[in-house]
Amino acid sequence: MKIATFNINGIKARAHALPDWLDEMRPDVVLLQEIKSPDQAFPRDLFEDRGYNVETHGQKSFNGVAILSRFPLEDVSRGLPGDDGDDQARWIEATVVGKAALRVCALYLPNGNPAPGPKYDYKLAWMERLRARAEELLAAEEPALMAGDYNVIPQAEDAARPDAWENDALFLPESRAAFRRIGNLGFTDAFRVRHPGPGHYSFWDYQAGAWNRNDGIRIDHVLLTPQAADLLTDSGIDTEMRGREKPSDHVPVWVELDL
DNA sequence: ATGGTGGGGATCCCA
Repeated sequence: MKIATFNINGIKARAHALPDWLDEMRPDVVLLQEIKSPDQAFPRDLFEDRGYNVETHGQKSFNGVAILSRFPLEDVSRGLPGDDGDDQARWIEATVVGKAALRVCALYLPNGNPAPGPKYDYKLAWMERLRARAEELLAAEEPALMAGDYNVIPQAEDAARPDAWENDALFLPESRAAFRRIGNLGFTDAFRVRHPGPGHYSFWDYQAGAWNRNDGIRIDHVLLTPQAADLLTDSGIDTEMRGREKPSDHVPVWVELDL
């Protein structure tokens, strides 16, 4: 089973690039971020016509996450627990019913800039809520994954120019520590475990020719529970997507699980 | 030090 995460930066702007990629790569499950659309405006037909079940947790203009799946989806849950006052659409999870059940969580972690400030406080508070949900997933001792735009550069080798990110919310020590705190609970970074070393990125800014200079960062991650990590057979990044017509500033990151 | 680009939707916010 191939599962991909993709921050598309607006469903309307990606109404061609995303279906084209689906037709080529044929992922079984796709976790989308930044759909930037209310649920009722999301073009479900584009995906249902291709055999995908569609579950969205949208929002007008900003944020918004969704799950596409060739397998049935059960027990869909919207919103990251822990703050009833949080109205930003950044989390959706569901159980994919294939040969065996797989719990998948799609997340769009807050950017947090400028730091320090209220946006950075929100990011760190959101990561603490994420840690709490992650502990519950581990306690279930079942195949599960949390994938999406984490807006965290885990290590210096995950940036072409780490110095440029020194004071950025994506690379501040507190952000990286919060990310490690979650990973150290027992998750596997599905890309990193199979592709060590520098030079692997998932985001290139639209500005200043970042793509042409390969000035990227790796901020889109797939974290696997131990039971999911046991099933991992491959992982990758569809880097070439960034060079296509009207690209997102992110590219898909995918895993293959023996499911 | 600044501004560089892009999406969404409204003449500015977010990344």
